[in-house]
Amino acid sequence: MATRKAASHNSGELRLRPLRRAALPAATRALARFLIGKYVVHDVPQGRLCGRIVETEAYPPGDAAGHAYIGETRRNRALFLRRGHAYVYFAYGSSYLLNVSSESRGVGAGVLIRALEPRAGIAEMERRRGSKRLRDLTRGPGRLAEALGVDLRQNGVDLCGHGTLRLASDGRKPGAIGRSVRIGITKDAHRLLRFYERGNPYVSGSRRLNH
DNA sequence: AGTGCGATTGACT
DNA sequence: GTCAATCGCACTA
Repeated sequence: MATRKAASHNSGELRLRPLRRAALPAATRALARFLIGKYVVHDVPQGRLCGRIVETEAYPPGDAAGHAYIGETRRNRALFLRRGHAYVYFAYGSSYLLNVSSESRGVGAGVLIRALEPRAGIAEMERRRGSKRLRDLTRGPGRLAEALGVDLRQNGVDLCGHGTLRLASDGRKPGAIGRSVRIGITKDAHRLLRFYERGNPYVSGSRRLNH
């Protein structure tokens, strides 16, 4: 039984299939929920960096808290691509944040990837992060982007294509999914648009929000 | 050219 | 738990 558990939770045998665009739900909230348990893969010169998504936030069309709310600008352009494209931006002078565009071309909405469970390339991710505690390697949107080597170069790339950065699935269903308000915003702060896998140690946020 | 403000993080009490 | 660093962006003039 110990071996069974190891097989399901360790990175040893990781069979991933690319996520085709047609498999992505065509609405922002549904996509945010769908992405829990899926994978972000980034192939870099040092090898494959990969994490399982355990926390997301939806920023639907017309959401005052979303970057697309002000209309299309040079910075948020990628949010207006059809679903499945990367929107990466630089926040607080220190962190890159990775989002997945989530609606039809021209609409403007996205899903923020807030936390990953490290699955492959852990040594290289630790090197890129300056080797902190494993628990903090990809817990938080800025941290996971740094670990995966995601920055403005990936802004606008197709995550359902054949590029080095893409989404994937292991075909398994995730554990129980919890919801809460979104973290770090002030507008529309009451909406329950944050999704996370219950009990997963790599989920960010306070105990109160992760109940 | 100047201003205000974050979809955060790491250091610290 | 609290708090400030940090800088690109959008907006005003």
